[in-house]
Amino acid sequence: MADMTIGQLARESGVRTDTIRYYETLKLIEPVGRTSSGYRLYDATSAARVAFIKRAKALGFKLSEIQSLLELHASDGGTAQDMLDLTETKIIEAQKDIEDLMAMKKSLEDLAAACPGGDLPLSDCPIVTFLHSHHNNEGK
Amino acid sequence: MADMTIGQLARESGVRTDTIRYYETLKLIEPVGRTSSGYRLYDATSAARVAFIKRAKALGFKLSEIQSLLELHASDGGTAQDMLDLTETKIIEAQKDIEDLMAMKKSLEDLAAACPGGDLPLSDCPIVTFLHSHHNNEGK
DNA sequence: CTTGACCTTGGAGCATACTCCAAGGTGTAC
DNA sequence: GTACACCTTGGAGTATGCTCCAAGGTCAAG
Repeated sequence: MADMTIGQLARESGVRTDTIRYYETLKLIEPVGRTSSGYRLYDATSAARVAFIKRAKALGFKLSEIQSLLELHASDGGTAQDMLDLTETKIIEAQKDIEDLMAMKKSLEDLAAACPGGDLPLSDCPIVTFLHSHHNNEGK
Repeated sequence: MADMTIGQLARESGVRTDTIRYYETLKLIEPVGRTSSGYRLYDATSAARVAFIKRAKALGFKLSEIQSLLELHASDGGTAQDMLDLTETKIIEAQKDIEDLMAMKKSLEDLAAACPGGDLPLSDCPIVTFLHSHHNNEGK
């Protein structure tokens, strides 16, 4: 697995060739070289890099954040603390998103619990009533 | 507050005029009429409709889903059960999103807990090590 | 009668992460 | 020598929900 084309890297990494080229435009990855005819060439470190990106994505990092992660990693000055900071920021964001979703879900559940269902007209559905209510019409 | 222009409706509803025109392209709302010079005119039912949209958005419904909600509401055949079904689908989606986020957050927390922080080099950071690990490199 | 706030339309741009396309060159198998 | 899979570039399209812009018409105040 010395050098490989973009298609081989894509197959090995489980992503599309287009995705790898897209990551290249974002400076997340670069080919290690080119053939005389212009084909991009990659090696095992490329595959590791794509895997890194995939894992970071699975942890909820955006591509722009992964760029920072990779820069940090490439720089000599990066410390464990830097990485920890980025991770903790992400944890706080995740927590906030979870709380927002849980609040939304609770509202939905309360409304669903109060809805009789069945063939009753919509006017008997508290969900509709809620959506039409006037209790905070104002401002932003 | 009989009839109003788009700007007045926007101010009253706490959205931008552009947003109202955008909703119009999505058939979420329509002016009740036009002035002779072409200005859109709205009334209190318009304000109620924008408020409906805002509340539905706050509950996590997408604009395309709100379109269905409004259609249901406009049709004679809509029942409380229809509304309940849409709501319960949304609850299930919210639950799944919450679970995904919690799994992500737990992974991040486990990594953060294992990271010593401080001025240690990145190689001592388990987060970096994890992102570089080879335990599921394969396939899609 | 001019200023300034408001309105019109059509279309472009932003953010995110791809995905697809066209037109053309390359590489290998038969 | 000719299929056929693969590669190149540049640009457009998808989904979501706006937001902004330009060029121009409208309306009320002073």
